Amino acid sequence: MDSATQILDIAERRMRQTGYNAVSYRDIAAEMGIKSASLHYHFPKKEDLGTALTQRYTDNFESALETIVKTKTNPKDCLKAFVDIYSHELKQRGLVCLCAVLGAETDGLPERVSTEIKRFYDKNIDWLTAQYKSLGKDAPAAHAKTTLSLLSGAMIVSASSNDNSIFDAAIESIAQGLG
Amino acid sequence: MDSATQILDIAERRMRQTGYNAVSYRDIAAEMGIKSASLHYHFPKKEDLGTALTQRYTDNFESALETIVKTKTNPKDCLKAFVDIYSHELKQRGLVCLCAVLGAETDGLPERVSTEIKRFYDKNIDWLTAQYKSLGKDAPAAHAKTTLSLLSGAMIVSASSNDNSIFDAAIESIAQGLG
DNA sequence: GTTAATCTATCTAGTGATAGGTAGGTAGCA
DNA sequence: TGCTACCTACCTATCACTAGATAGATTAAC
Repeated sequence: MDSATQILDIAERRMRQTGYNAVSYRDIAAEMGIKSASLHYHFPKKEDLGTALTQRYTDNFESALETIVKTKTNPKDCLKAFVDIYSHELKQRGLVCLCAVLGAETDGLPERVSTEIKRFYDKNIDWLTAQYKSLGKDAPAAHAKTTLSLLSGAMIVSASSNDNSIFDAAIESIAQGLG
Repeated sequence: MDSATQILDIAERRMRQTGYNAVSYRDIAAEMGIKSASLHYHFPKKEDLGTALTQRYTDNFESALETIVKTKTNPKDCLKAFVDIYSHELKQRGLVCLCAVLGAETDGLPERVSTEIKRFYDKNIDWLTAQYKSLGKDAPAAHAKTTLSLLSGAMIVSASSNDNSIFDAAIESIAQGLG
């Protein structure tokens, strides 16, 4: 596999577990079996790595949302598929959303990174708002913001409590809102 | 003011902005106008500081919850007062819940600290469950978990997007659930 | 087709800054 | 006198980051 991709994969997994500042070039390099200096060839500064990472994450998420819209026939199924993405990440991979983790430490992040995180939130809220609008909900934007907040918070609380029943309660609540 | 208290106050504010790992003894000491070595007199290891901090935070929260129960006459007012605590912290002080921030980086934290964070969540959920039960809600525990997740997530998303409308949507959603 | 030049991805070896943490001393106070 | 709360001075480890070298692959020139 491409080294840059491998670096991003490892950095992503680690940052989603421990946050931005706890991840070092040395740790990533050690896991890859190369020297930390070599990482700087691919990502000169840590800020470059962080930016590339959040950019890739948001881009991947965006295309996943496009796929949902293409393959599902109604907004309810779209929203379910949206929730399933977060659900799969937490339950199958044991990982919290990258932007939820980094969002918690925003003030300690390079500006380019925090800007990307905002972009991620915006994309999510826009997409969700469109779905809730199609569903005929009053205040679709408020519903969108609530759904995003709930999922983000549930992942964090659930993961740090090591208790999936918290996340399950959240997705059940979202499902009921669609009822 | 007592030095230990002052250290905790500064550490708390900073950690709630940037997370655990971005806060250093040097920064705290500089803000206090003393030397970083002096901090080790009060909190020998950073882990001790983190533990004391999360312990104090949870203890303070717990007594606030006790005060609510004593002063409010019905569960609905209790829940509103609960939400008001989070709301005040975010809107008046611009601060996210300490345990929401640290919860996001759990795997990179000393075990004693992450244990305290779980205790915070447990206390919150227990208290909320009791309120929802008094309200006569079905599945009060699920409601409690959802409320906590929603508030935690909304603070993070709202603060990192610098957009209070996200938090407002969350508290409106909770209020409607009480309707 | 061989040679020369260039590019890629890594290495070794090091920088200065900063991290958490320690040892031992001291001024002021009970 | 002993304790509290700080100090100076220092340590070791680690941080992000850089310079310069090199092996191997690719490309261009003849």
